[in-house]
Amino acid sequence: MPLRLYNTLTQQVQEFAPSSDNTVRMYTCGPTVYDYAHIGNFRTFTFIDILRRTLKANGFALDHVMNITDVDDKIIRNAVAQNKTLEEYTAVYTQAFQEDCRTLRLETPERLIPATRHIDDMAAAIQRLAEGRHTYRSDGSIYFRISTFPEYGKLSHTDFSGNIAGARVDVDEYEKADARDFALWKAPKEGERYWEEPIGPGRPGWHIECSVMAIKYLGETIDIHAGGVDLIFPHHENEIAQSESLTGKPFSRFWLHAEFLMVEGQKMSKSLGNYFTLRDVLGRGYEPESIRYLLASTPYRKQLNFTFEGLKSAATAIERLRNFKLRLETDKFPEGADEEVAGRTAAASRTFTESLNDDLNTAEALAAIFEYVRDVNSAMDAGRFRAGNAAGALEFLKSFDSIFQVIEPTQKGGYIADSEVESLIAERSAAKKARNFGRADQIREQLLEQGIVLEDTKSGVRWKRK
RNA sequence: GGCGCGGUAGCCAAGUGGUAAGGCCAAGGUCUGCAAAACCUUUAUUCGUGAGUUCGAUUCUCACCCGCGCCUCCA
Repeated sequence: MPLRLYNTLTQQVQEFAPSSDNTVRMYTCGPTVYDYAHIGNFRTFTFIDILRRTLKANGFALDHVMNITDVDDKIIRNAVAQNKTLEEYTAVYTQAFQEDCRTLRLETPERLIPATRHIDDMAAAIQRLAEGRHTYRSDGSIYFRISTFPEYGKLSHTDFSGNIAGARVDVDEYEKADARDFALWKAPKEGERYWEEPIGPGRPGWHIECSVMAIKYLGETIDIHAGGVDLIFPHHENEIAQSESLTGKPFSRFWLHAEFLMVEGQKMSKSLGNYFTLRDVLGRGYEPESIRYLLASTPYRKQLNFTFEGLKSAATAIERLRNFKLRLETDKFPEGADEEVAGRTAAASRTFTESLNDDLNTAEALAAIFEYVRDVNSAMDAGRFRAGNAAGALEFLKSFDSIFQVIEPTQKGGYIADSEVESLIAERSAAKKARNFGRADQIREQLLEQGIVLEDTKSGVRWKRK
C-alpha cells in the first residue's frame, strides 16, 4: 500500500509521492529560540521525525528545511532584559534545542537554518510583493494586504467574507487597514535590533521567513509543509498568501499538522505554565526513549494527554521489546527454520509497514509488533521457533526501530566491565551447582546493585544492563 | 458565534456496516532452588445519550450532552 497522508488543505487522506524525481521537498516550522522547548513542542518534532523516517522507508530521498526563528518580539525583549546581543541570547537556546533533538533521536533536517541568515532575501521578497501591490506602509512598517489575495482562508477553511474589512483595528501598536493584514516588516523601535535594507530599516515579521526560505531552497511549489495545528491559522495561512502572491503557484501540495500534547485536559503551553521541558522530565529519572515512545505512540492527529503514568507504561513496554531482542540474540534454538514462524514474521512486518503508510498510524504499527512478540515468545516456549527464524525476526525488529528508535538504550557510562560480570556469573553457576544458593543469590544481588540483571534460562544465564 | 477534533475496559488507545487490536495496571496459574523473563487464563454482550436508515451500526444520518483546540503570540 502506498503512503497516504491527511492533507489539511483538502481535508482528506491522499496518496503521497513527491512531485518530481524521488526527492521529497519538505519544509517544517522549527522552534523560536527564546527559551527551552517543552515536550509539547517535541511532540510535533517527534511527529516530523516519524514522518521523515517513514518517507525514507518508502524509498524517498529527503530535502528537508527547518527554520530556527531567532528574531521575534520575545527574543528581543529577553535579550534586552539580559543585556545581551540577539546572537548571544539565541545561541544558548539554539544549542539546547539541537541537544534535545539528539537526546530524542530526532534526525537532523538536511538544512537547519536560522532566519537571520536570510534577512536580505526576505527584504527582497517584500520588495517584490510591494511591486505587485500586495503591501502598504503604515508608520514605517510594511503590511501584507489580504484583500489582494482572494483565496485567503483556504487552509483553515475559514470564510472571511462579511468580516470587518476596512475597519481600523489597532493591534500590536501598529496601524493596519484590515484586521487580517499582517506585518511583513516591522519598523524599528527604540533600542531594538534592526537591519538596514532597501525597503527601509526594520526587522522581518514572523511569517515571511518561512516563505522565503522554503522557496529559496525547495522551489516555488514544495511537497510537504508541516507543523503544529496552532500554526494553521494565521501562520500557515499567511505563508500561503505571501508565497502564492509572490510566485502565482501553489505553495505546498501537502499540509500536515500535529495535534497538541495535553496536560490535565489542557494544551501544554508556556503561557498556561503547565509545561515540562525535556530536561525537567529527564531530571525526574525517565529515559529519553520512554518520552520518545510516549510522544510517538498516539497517532499525530489526536490530542495526547501527558502523564507520568503514561511515561512509566512506555518504559515497561520498551522493556518488553528489549527482552524480546535479548532472547532472540542469546537463546539457543533448534536447527532449521519453522515455516509458520517465518510466515508470521513476514505478515507482521507487512502490517507494520502498512500501518505507518496509513497516515502514520503508529498505534496500529505498535500493535503489530507486540502481537508478533507474543506469538514468537510463545513459539520459543513451545520449541517451535528455530535458529533459522532468528535472522528474520531480528531484521523486523531492526526495521521497527529504524522508525521508533526506542530499543537500543542510551549509553550511560560508569559500568562494571563485561569480563567482570562474566566471571561473577561463572562463580555463581559453580555455587548453584554445589547447591550453595546463599552464595548464588548474594552474587545476583551484588550484580543487581551495579545495574546487572541475571536471568536463568534453559540455554544458560542471560544478563542485561538495567 | 464561526471553523476543526474527540468521547471505546481501571489508565492509554486502534478499528470495521456483520458483531470489539495493542500497551500498562490487577488477580490466578505454568515454568524456576528462589527469582527474572516468558507464556496461559480472567478483566467492555459493549463502543457519550436519544432517534433514524439497514436483515444487521460502535462503525452511516440527525438531534442532544460533555471535553478540547483554533479564531491574538504559540508546536
